[in-house]
Amino acid sequence: MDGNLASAADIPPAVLSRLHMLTQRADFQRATRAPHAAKPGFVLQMRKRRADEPVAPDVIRTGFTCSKKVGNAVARNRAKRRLREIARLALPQLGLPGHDYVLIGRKGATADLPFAQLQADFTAALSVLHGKSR
RNA sequence: GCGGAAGGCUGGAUGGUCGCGGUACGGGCAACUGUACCGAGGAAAGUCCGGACUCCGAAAAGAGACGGUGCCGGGUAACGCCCGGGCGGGGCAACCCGACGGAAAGCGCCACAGAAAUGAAACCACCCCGGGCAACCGGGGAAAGGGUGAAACGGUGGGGUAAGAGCCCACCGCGGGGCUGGCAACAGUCCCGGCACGGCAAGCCCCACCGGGAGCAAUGCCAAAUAGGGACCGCGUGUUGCCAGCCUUCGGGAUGGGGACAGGGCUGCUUUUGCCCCAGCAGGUCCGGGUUGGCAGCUAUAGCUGCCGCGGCAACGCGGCAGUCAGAGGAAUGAUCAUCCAGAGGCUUACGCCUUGGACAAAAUCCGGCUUACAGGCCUUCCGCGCGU
RNA sequence: UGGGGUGUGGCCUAGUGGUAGGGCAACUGUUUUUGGUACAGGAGAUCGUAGGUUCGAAUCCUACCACCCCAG
Repeated sequence: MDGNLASAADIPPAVLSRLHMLTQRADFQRATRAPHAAKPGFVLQMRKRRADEPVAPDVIRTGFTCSKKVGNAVARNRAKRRLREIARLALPQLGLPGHDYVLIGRKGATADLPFAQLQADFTAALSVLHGKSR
């Protein structure tokens, strides 16, 4: 392959700006009880926000977390950045508005697997969760 | 060429595509957006020391307690760091290592074994005298030999003696004193003493020096929001002079001012000095509740980097010139592709081809050190051995 | 950022300079028709790692590793 990332170039800025970052611990803990899909490189959790939460309903929010089990600071940072990259490339097109997505890094795999496989797994995980929620 | 020692540098390169944080200059009412530039390390790590800075009622001084450091001299803002020297140990050498003050200030400990573990003494064996046929017994001498132990009351050699012993002598060791060299640690040398002084201070301790506590989530400001709450502490107004005017029945009385004593408060271990209060009705501590926003601190100076000159053996200091070098804040510095450069493996006589694949580890207020981790590569100096000239 | 603690057979724990001990578990044997119980027996330890002090270190000192806890 030629490493074609043209799909990312097609993202309209308005859609990109709807991606928000999760920071609060409570948001992560709510996502823990939500449906999840495990892949070799990561675990994806998806949660539909309730209507009474003070967040705009068309916003997609994402969070990234890597525990100490993933490795030292370098390994954790690398894993989070790769997760952020696959989410940035795919989620504005494939994600559902009004949902929170949390990506969890896994030991060894997240930082070492080929990037194309991570992207494919992410797309597959999204379709599984979306099918479940319907 | 082989083996080794010391020191230093580096820590993949280039280019596309898509992103992130900051600054500057623009555009836009604003959300935002355009361009340019900058954007992890030698250890950013561990958080083991030392500081800067801020607060703690002023963070002031002395003594003690506690903690730390520990050959000498120098460097430094400071240090437990660095440099040089001394001494001891290791190595053929280059060189490396060392918690390296005091054990005649005192206390304590030295298991087992051994007669005995520092006060002195004597198990076996030795020598002399007496007794006994003898085995041996009694008295005395001596501490050289054996044995035990990690360590045994100076060592070796000679003289000496009944046997022996620093009893005497030489050398070595030890202690004391003098002289010489050195700022000093210490070294050299001479004289004296016949030996008295075992080890452990990373056991207590003694000596010298150093140290107030907390930490950028320090601290200051702004905004918002909630409450206008609960509990506790502090209610002590004393004594004595001086001054001023006032009242007076001439005894004195009250008021005001300013002192002293008593009392109270203040050093995040105690205490002394010290400081504050002394009449102001306000204040302090804790709990509960709310906010989990913004700005400053915040990155430039004990600066740092490069080059040059001077002083110094060196650490380092002084001076000049040039440059300026991340500032995030639930936390940016990334992802991916191609080519190349090292490296590893396979195939090949070889050229080469294919596959694989980048060490450790990421700023969190800043700086100086220490310690620990680290694939590979490069440079300089030195030592030993071998060969050639 | 600062402070505190722990590490000993598979598990829990004692030991504070002088031979590493106890309980549970596991193993072997006896008892029992068999299992369990009971009894008896033996084995099993780099004392977290590496250096040092000492004649001698689980113990004292230094550095490191892992885990846990606390405060703002």
